[in-house]
Amino acid sequence: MKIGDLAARCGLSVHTLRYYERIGLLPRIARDHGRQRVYDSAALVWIAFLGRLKTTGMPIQKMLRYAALRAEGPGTAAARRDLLRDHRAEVAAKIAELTDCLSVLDTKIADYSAQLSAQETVNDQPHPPGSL
Amino acid sequence: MKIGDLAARCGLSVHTLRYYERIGLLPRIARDHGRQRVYDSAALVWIAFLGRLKTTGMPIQKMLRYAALRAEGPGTAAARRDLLRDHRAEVAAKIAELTDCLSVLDTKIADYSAQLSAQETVNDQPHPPGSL
DNA sequence: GCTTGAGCTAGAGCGCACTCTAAGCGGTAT
DNA sequence: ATACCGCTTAGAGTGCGCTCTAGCTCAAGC
Repeated sequence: MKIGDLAARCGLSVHTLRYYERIGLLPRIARDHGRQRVYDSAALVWIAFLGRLKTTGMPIQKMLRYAALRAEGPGTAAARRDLLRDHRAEVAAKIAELTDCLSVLDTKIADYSAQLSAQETVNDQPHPPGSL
Repeated sequence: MKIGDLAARCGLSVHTLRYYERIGLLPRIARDHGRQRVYDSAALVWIAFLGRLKTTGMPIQKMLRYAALRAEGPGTAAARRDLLRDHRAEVAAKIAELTDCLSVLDTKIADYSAQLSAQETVNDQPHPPGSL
C-alpha cells in the first residue's frame, strides 16, 4: 500500500502521514525501489489506535512517549499499560465534566424556551385566559 | 472589582480577560476615573458560562456569535437557544465518542495486564502447574 | 513625596497540530 | 517519447487561543 492509498483508507492526509512519521508517531516505513513508502495493514491498525488517543484529547507528546515504548519492544508493556491507565482516568474525568456541562446547557435551553413561549403567549393572546 | 481581583476569582489571567474583551467575548467594561476597568458580579457569571462553553469544546468564533446575540438584546433569544441546542448535540455526540474510546482503552489495558501477569507467572514459577 | 505595584495600550511571540509549497524524481498511459 | 500523476524532501506558512513585552500612567502605602 502506498501513501496515497493509506491516506484514503485512514482518513489522514498524505501530508499528515509524513508529518507523523517525521516526528516519530509512525515507525520507519519500508521503501520500494523508487524510495516510495510501502505500508502494510499493521500501519492502519496503529493509525486507528492513534486516532482513538487523539479523539480522547491525548497530546502528541504523550502519544510519542507511547509510540517510543512500543518501538522498544515487549519489555515496556507495564509502562504502556500505566500510560494508558493514566489516560483512561483523564478521559473518564472529561466525560464527567462534559456530562455536567450538558445539564447546564439543558437548563439554559429550557430557560430560553420558557421565555420564548411566554412571549408567544403574550403575542398570540391579547386577552389571555382570566383577563376578561 | 478591578481586573486583578476578577482574574483571581474567575481563574483566567489578566491578559486573557483583556484579550477576551478585545475580541468581543466580554462586553465593553465600565472604567473608573483613571481609565481602569471596573467589573461587577455579572461579569463573573458570564465568564463562568463562557468557561462551560470552552470546556465543552466550543470554538471562540461560535462563542462570539453567542456573545453578539446576547449583546443585541432579548429579541435574539430564539437564535441563542438554537445555537445552544446545536452545541448541546455536539457535546452529547462527543460524550458518546469518548465513552466508546473508553472501552477501547479498557480492552487494551486489560490485554496488557493479562500479558503481564502471564509473564509474571513464568518468572515466578520455573515449573508452572502441570509441567512436572 | 517617593516608591512600589497594579493597570493601561499596541503589538509581538508562542505552542500545538497540522498544512502547504517548491523543486524535483519515477512510473504509467497514450 | 511525452505528458501526467503520485511520490520525494526540506522547510515555510496557517489558525487557534492565548501569553507576554515594552513603555507608559495611575494609585495607594510608608
